[in-house]
Amino acid sequence: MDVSHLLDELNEPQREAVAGSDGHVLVLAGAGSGKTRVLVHRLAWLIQVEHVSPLSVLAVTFTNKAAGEMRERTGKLLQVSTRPLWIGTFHGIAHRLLRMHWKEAALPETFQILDSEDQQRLLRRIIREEGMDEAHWPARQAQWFINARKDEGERPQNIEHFDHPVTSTWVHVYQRYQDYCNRGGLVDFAELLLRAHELWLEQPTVLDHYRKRLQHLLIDEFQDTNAIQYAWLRMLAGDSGRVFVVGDDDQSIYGWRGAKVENVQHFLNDFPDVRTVRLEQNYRSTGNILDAANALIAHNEGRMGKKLWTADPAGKPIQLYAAFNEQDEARFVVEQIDQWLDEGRRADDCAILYRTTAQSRLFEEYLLRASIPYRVYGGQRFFERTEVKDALAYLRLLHNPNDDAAMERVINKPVRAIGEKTISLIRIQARESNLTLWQAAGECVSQGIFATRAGSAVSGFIKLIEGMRERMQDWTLGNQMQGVIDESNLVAHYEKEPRERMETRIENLRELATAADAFILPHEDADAGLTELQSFLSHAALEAGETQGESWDDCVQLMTLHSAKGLEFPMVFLAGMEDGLFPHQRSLEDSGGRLEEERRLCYVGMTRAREQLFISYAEIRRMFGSQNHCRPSRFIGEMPSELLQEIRPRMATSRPYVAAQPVSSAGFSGQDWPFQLGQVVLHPKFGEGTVLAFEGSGEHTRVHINFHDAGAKWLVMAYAKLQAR
DNA sequence: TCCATTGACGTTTTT
DNA sequence: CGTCAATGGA
Repeated sequence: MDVSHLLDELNEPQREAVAGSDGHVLVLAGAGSGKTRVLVHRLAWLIQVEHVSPLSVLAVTFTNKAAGEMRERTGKLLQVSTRPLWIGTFHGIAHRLLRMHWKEAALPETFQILDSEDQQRLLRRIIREEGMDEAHWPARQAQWFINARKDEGERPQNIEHFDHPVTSTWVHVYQRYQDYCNRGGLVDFAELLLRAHELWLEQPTVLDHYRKRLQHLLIDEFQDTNAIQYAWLRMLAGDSGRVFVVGDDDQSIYGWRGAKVENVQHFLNDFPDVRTVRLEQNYRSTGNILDAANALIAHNEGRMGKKLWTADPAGKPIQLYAAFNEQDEARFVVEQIDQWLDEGRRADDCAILYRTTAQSRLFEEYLLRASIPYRVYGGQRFFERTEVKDALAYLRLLHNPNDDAAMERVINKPVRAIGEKTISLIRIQARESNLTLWQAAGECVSQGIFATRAGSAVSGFIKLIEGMRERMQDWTLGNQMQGVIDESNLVAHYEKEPRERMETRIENLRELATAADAFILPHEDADAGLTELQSFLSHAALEAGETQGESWDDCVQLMTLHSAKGLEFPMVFLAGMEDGLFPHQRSLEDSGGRLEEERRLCYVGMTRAREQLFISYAEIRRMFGSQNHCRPSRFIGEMPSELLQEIRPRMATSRPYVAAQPVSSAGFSGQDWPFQLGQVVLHPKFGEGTVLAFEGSGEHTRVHINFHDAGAKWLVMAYAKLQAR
């Protein structure tokens, strides 16, 4: 068979990765070096050249998007159905295993996935029930503790706390939480992975089966794996599985959520004769951008070592803009985009990247004002919306009435006279008799614990759910969804909200019904023995839907640096490059390698750019209500200055206060101010400084001056003895 | 039960 | 400065 198409379009190291080994392979794939291509070609190589059965291949990614892309590209390359291939996210694959082996994993067949919101609500409830002070023991922190423990593969009983009061309290909460989950058949995201690992540990027959079957393991973004994912993988590989991992230690930016770059090193130690291949030729960015990125990342220690290069020209220098303040920064960025558009280029070629989500607001404002369409990544997703989750909770309850999270959510939604008091009676009953809320509610009714009115309300709710279940048993999924929406009368609950809000909620419910109606049971879920309903509910949890509409509308892309990973744009703005913001203050405070992760984040951001990279920082930024005088990010100083071209603001037009508010209202008109914005003045005590802004009028006029030594200060004009310089 | 006011707090996010 | 959640009065 002619296999030249698998290698022809690859460069030398890529070929080596794809075809060069019959053992384990570690591919250190730099940004833009054709990582996905290598993965896909390797997969095709295994099947077409080594004649490996598609059934023996497992390819794992982190996001659904990456999994989908891999499946699609593999299908195109192979020209055969990719159906038998196991390609999925860690969570998706773990979920599938648990569905197929729910008995061995000690789960009820109807188990449900708990998303992080459900998890937090449940924890809040437990913390309250335990009589703990929520201010001292926030649910968020419990969630963090439990997930971190699970990510490390730890159960309450194997956490050592040596009478450490804080830890032992959280361990207790972990235990209680796990009891609830087990009773109700609820599995959170971290639990999916942990259970899947325990399945290997406790069921040697199951493990053995998969070891024999899945001989070829391919893992994407290996630097992002956490401890439990690595352990799971290592067990599955055993002594005979061949493992092909692709990753980049320089792009490890998720250490804060448990990812372990060390796994790359562990892989080299734990698996024999690993062949390491470096992909360093970059097909994305200009030479200047790569040189600057290389120079920056060279400041990190303990790297595996990698230097990106390109056969393409050096391109334009990186543009550096020292904005006056954050408004000026936004103004500048939007102005540049406007020019780009004037040159006939596309808006979706431009991306504005920032460190914190809050930074998007100003850019949105200025883009709106300039009538440039934009799209912000990372908002709330479809299946995370309140109304969607409410309706799904009813559906879940039909499917599994012991789902406490669902029960809690809808028992009084819309209001049906089951108030806090009644619910707490049910909770007490549940707790005392180790029952789920549903069971406890039934108990309370039959024991006549409630007052008459509450009792009839609760039994009414039980009848509602049971009635729906009986009636809808044989309905299609779409009809069930619509039926649940109608009969639950959820709409009544939203009617009390503002009109516009209510309308979008109803619209979303309509969309949900349509989605259920259009849902087709995927092959892999059918193979795993899932019903249509189970599959639909799992999809809602595991792939909460696109962050927003598709990118078909030609929009400027706004996102955090984290969500930019894996993407590329002709024109990129790295905004807010100030010490304290990026690198973030919190990473400067503790020394646990956090700064290096920030640097990697900066490296990721820079290497998103294909043609043009802009870096901007504000000299003054309003944070938490107070003005901050900022230093440019230390990362800027770590880039070779000859690659940076500073853009000098044009003094006359770039002052935002002049532009934004022509101050005709005040006693001082623009011309009457004794000084100009941007002018350097001398203060008897603070020395030289630059005039930033004026405020107020007449004798109350205050002036904001950025003193070169003393920092920025507001002074009352009448008292400040200022001299022009 | 609802809305409004007050108060604390303030990275990064996928599954 | 803004947001979100918790609290308390009507």
